[in-house]
Amino acid sequence: MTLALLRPALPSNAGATQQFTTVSPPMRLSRYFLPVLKETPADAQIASHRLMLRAGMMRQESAGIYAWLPLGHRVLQKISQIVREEQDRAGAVELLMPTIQSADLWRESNRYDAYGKEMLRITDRHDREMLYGPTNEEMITEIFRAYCRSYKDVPKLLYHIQWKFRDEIRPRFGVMRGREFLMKDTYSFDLDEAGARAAYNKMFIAYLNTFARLGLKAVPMRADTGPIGGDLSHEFIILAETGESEVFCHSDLVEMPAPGDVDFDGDLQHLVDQRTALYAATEEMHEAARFEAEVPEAKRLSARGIEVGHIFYFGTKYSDAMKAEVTHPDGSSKPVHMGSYGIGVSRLVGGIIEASHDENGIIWPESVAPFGVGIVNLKAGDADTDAACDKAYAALTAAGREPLLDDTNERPGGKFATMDLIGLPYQLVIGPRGLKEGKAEVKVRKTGERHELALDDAIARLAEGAFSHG
RNA sequence: CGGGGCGUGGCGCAGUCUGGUAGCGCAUCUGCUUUGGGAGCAGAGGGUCGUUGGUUCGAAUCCAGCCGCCCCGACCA
Repeated sequence: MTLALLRPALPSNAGATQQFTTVSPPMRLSRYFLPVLKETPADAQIASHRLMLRAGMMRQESAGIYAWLPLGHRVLQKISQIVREEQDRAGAVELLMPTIQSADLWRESNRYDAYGKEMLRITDRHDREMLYGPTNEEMITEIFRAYCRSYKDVPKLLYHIQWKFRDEIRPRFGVMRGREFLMKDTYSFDLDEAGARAAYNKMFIAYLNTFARLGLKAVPMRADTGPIGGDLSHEFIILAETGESEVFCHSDLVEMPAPGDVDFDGDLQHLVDQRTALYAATEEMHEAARFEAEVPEAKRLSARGIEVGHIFYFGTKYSDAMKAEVTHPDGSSKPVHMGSYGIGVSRLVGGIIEASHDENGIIWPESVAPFGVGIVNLKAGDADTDAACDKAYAALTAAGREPLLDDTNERPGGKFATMDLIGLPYQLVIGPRGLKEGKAEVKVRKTGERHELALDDAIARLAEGAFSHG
């Protein structure tokens, strides 16, 4: 059976290049659900929160809990997909664990009582103690130990993208610090610390590539390893004025390019070393004396940052407590060495906006933009203008540019303002005035530059991404 | 959880001090005129003033409890 048979028939304008999964169909605004707000909501304090509300991306349903409206949902899907692709590329294998877990599982690791009020505890109809998972180390360890017994069963690198809940004392900043949040979590299982280090390095590199694809400059910073010790814990921080904590680093790290296409089965140590040789630390780990000694004054960067990823080797903490052991070649049985590697997917939506917006609205990096091109019909109902817009819509859809066509009756000013607000990378503006000479305008959201071109030329150049510049 | 603040049409707010039966802007609907950067005029609809109780002839307004939300702090991806 081919999967294609299971797929509903696509509308004819969906194009012949349709791939297996369509995460993001094109859209006509008249059919969409985009409740934009002209006025700024009073509760929102930071730019990303304000803009997400104004752009109709999400709606608060409770403190720190949000409904993802269509536009926000598309961005969330795009980010998830990029994260997924980079995990797959690094050799991690996707699965999906439930949100609700049993308290007994957490008693095994002694974390049920240790976790405190951040854990949302639930009782089911049989009075069984359950919880909404704040993380999944226990569960993945339980899964691993159920099936894996031999040194031949490792290494394993498993991940899932799932919602979590932490009952934060004070949720704030919209999705940046919600109680419910979407996380990608990878867990590694290895025979020994050397194996775990190899897994760690894979994730280290995969994270650099992931954040680069998301249009972010993320800097790995040495993080506290707690009782485990060692050097195997890094936070990945993006720089933004509204960052939650202060960070200090060598400024060369910010512009260092991502490793890109590497052999994940090869030795990645040198690539990691390149990135960890220069000074980089969050407030908690900062040593002013070392910073001044190691970094020339002109290169000292102190800024505010947002943590978007965290990788961590924790040895046998859970495998010990939960008896996740494998038999080694010498016949002995030992707990596996584990690590966990998180990316805050929903937080990234806010993080990207913090890093990329202006006074008019969001400026999406192309890779995560909810739509690739916004087509603005300046006079809906005018036969020629409608026809030109339909043509552009069909062509850009076929080219995989995922256009959003504003075919509403709103006035031009309002349409421009909405397009700027929702931050699509390119706007194709089509109206009767330009059309008289066969022309349309392309506006690049990021730079504000406008190009007046022949309509066909504009469509062709947008279709091939000719206006892109990083 | 400690400190502070706010709950009044969908959104943003005034009215509360000094009690007398609810108002403004935006949005929505209708009509006309407009139409290349958030239009104009005319008209219309929409609110048990978070909730419960108390004081009073009378409560959005005064008092008490509760609920929700926001900000600062401690906490955190």
